[in-house]
Amino acid sequence: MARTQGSHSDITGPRLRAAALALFARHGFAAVSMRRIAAEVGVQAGALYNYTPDKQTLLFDLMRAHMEDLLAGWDNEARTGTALEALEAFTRFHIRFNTRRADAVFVSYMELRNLTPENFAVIEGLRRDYETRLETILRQGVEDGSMTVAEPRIASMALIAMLTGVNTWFREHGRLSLAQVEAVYWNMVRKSVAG
Amino acid sequence: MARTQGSHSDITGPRLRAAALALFARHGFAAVSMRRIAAEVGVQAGALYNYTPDKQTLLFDLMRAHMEDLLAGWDNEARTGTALEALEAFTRFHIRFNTRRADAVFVSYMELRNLTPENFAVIEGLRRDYETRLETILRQGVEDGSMTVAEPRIASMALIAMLTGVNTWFREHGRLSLAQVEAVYWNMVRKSVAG
DNA sequence: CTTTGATCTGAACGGATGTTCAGTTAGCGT
DNA sequence: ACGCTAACTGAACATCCGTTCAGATCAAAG
Repeated sequence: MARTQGSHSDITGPRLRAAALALFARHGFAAVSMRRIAAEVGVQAGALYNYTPDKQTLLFDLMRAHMEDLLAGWDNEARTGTALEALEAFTRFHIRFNTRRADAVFVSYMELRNLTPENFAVIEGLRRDYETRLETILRQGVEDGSMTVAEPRIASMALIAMLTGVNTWFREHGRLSLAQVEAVYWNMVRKSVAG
Repeated sequence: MARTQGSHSDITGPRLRAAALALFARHGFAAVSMRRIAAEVGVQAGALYNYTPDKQTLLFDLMRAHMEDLLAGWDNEARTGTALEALEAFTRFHIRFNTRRADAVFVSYMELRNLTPENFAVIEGLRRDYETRLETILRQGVEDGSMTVAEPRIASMALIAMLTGVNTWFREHGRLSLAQVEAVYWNMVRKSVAG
């Protein structure tokens, strides 16, 4: 039998988030019940409410944590060199970061419509922040003459959509290694903003 | 009061599909009940079962119809000229077709995980067919020397992801007309496969 | 005007939903 | 050794779910 009552557990919280993320990604937020998450954790449904006030907040916290990780991850990357070098770094970072957190990426995109308006606004804002990071690189490239981009904001969204698309087909130990995938996409990105 | 019983209605079927598509797109398949769809149509829930055997089939039929429309739409486009011209035609067709059916595009991508395995296989097959249309163009471009594409299949998925991304931000009567959006994306697509 | 049959209603089915809470338990600090 | 309390159970709450079906209704056919 799973975990008996009374036993302390500092790991139930992380296990809850991990189980919820995996189940939300696989079946969707609305299709996963608190009881099912609890079963995955090895606990009764009521116990989950020691770790989250409600299901909506559980989803929101997962999405916010992911978006903040994403922003912090990029901001912590070494930032040196030309705009073109920054674009390459962004491309490779995005692919590497997102393929390693496929569930969180999936949930953060698919479940936006299940957020309350206030929670949606927060996640939307974080997403815009991330897009702006790329947009800034493109504008610098245009300014120094190394790139030709008619609509930097739109190009940012277009490139991010292209790069995130890797998640729909990439499988570790597939035909192409992550490094090879990065190279293929960087080639396309580089050329798409060329003069 | 809405529609009374006994009244014939050859339009309930189309209205059901329209309401289901809009509600699935806005709230997600699992979050929308048959009763809610019925209310939108102006009918009791039980009446819907004159038009679909169950909720799953309703979703599947919507997705299959969309994918078949997409394939038929492209196959009916005039097919003449060079590989580069075909790529431009594909780019413009994809943007125009998808922005005009945002709900269907959204549902057909987001709700894949709510399909039974057999239904999923059908939709997945149609999606692969569409990707292959683009892949074929890229391979022809490589062959005749007008394009440089290291991985045509991956490039197809990358470009389709980029183009479909238009739907996340495009609004009719926004700053850019559809023709302008097509031009921006065609420029990026063209350069990304250049030599 | 009558009959027919497609169309829809309204109620019912068993079961699942998110959330609350009084009560039970087990490990920590003393 | 023992009490304290965080952690968990198990049951309960009202409500909703997809689906079925007997019966009511009404447009159209004869």
